[in-house]
Amino acid sequence: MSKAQSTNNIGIISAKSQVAQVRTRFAPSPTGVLHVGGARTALFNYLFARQNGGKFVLRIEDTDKERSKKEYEDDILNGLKWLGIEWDELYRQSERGEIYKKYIQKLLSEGKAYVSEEKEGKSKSVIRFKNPNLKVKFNDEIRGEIEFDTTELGDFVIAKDEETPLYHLAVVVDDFEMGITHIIRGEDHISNTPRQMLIQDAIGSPRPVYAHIPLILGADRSKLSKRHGAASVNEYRENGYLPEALVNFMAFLGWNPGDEREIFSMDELIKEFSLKKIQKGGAVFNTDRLNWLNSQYIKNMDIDKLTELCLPYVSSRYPAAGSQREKLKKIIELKRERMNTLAEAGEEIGYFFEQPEYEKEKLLWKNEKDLNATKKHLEKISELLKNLDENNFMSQNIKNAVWDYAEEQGRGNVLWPFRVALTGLERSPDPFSVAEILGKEETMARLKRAIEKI
RNA sequence: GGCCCUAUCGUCUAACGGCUAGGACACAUCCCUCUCACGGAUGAAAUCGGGGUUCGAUUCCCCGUAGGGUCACCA
Repeated sequence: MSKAQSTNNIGIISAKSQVAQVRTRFAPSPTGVLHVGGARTALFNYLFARQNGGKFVLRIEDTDKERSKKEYEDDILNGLKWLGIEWDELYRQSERGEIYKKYIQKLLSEGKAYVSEEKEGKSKSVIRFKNPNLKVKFNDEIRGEIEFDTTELGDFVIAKDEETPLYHLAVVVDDFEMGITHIIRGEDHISNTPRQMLIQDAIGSPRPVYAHIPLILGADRSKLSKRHGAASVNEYRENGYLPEALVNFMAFLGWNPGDEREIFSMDELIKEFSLKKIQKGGAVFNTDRLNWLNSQYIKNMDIDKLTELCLPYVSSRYPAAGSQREKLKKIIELKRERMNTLAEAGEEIGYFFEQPEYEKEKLLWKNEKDLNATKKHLEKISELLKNLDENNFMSQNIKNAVWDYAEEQGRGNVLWPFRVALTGLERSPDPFSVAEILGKEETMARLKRAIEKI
């Protein structure tokens, strides 16, 4: 390097930037929605590019006109954006016909490919690659040396005609043209690699670095797919998962920092990610763990932001919530520690918006048999709260007002019916917080109603 | 079936060839507690089998076994 430096400055700068610039790519075909498998591949490519100050290229592989759909492309783009995986460049293979044509003609004229008349299949003629029948070897960043005998591949088809390249050709041409330096992709592509290396040699492309990452598996340990349920990124989004949690979760499928930390932001991942630490074996997608991670992010999120995110899930059931932001915020604050997903914000909160229905027996605490005793407690609570000013009707004050009496009578005997009178539920947040949110008027009304019930 | 890849608690995983194989999720018990949840503590739970190499293998090598991937005019 020092020798080159002394000779030609300009030459070095360009040569150096060409060599040093890391370029990765995610190349989905828009024949289906974005799944966590693809998203995780995109994530690893993104992390690696960012970590090395390189570029992350998104390439839509839509050469199959029959199966490619705009709506799928939109789903993929939206999903990546939502996850915070930003691409630096975007290409569509459908817009690059001229480039492929040039290469196909070159291969044809150099005798490295030929037009083949077909007896079987859809077209009468296709373009086949003249297989030199070599043993090829490559050094996978994750798996080490992998060797193939390409003889068994035969003269595989690389294009239908001069205008329509097929997958292997398009990939190799694009990776070459786009200056891709590192190909990080699913393990299911290992067996595609030898074909692609053969084509690389034929068009004079250098070898990129390969890193084949382990697959994400369903509970049955087969490649994750639609039949394993909600594997679609946008479905997770709709079900109330946070992009930060999903990113954190996906990163840890096959990778880990080597110590015992679990929570990682995108920036931290960029800093710590390493191809060398990627696992070789497939990883089962574990929804329990995703839920736990999601709940961690929900617990630590800014309450205003969380409230906004929960709003759609709440207002779809309780339209009034939209116009009661302060109340909703308090509800969410109570609710957040028992939520795994944003969608759960809308569950079991009906009593905040409408009077709960319940059987009077539900007011009885544990072994208490005497409804009259319970009635007496409720009456006493009413009396104690009556004096509390409306403006001071806050959780702590309510607790202070009732606490001594509850201690004296047995907390459960007093607090259980208090809570049920307000919520109608056996399981809910504490009665003081609920009373505050309900307000004095509604709290008193519900106590009265419970007393009258008995 | 051919070729290729892989193998540590149920799951995600840690462990320069050297400690009682560590952590997390889930599970169980206990504490906190009016209930639920949160939080805290504790517990049960793993190196696929067989050979080598070595003073010593989870770790390196070989053979099995099991699982997975891939074998298109899809990507």
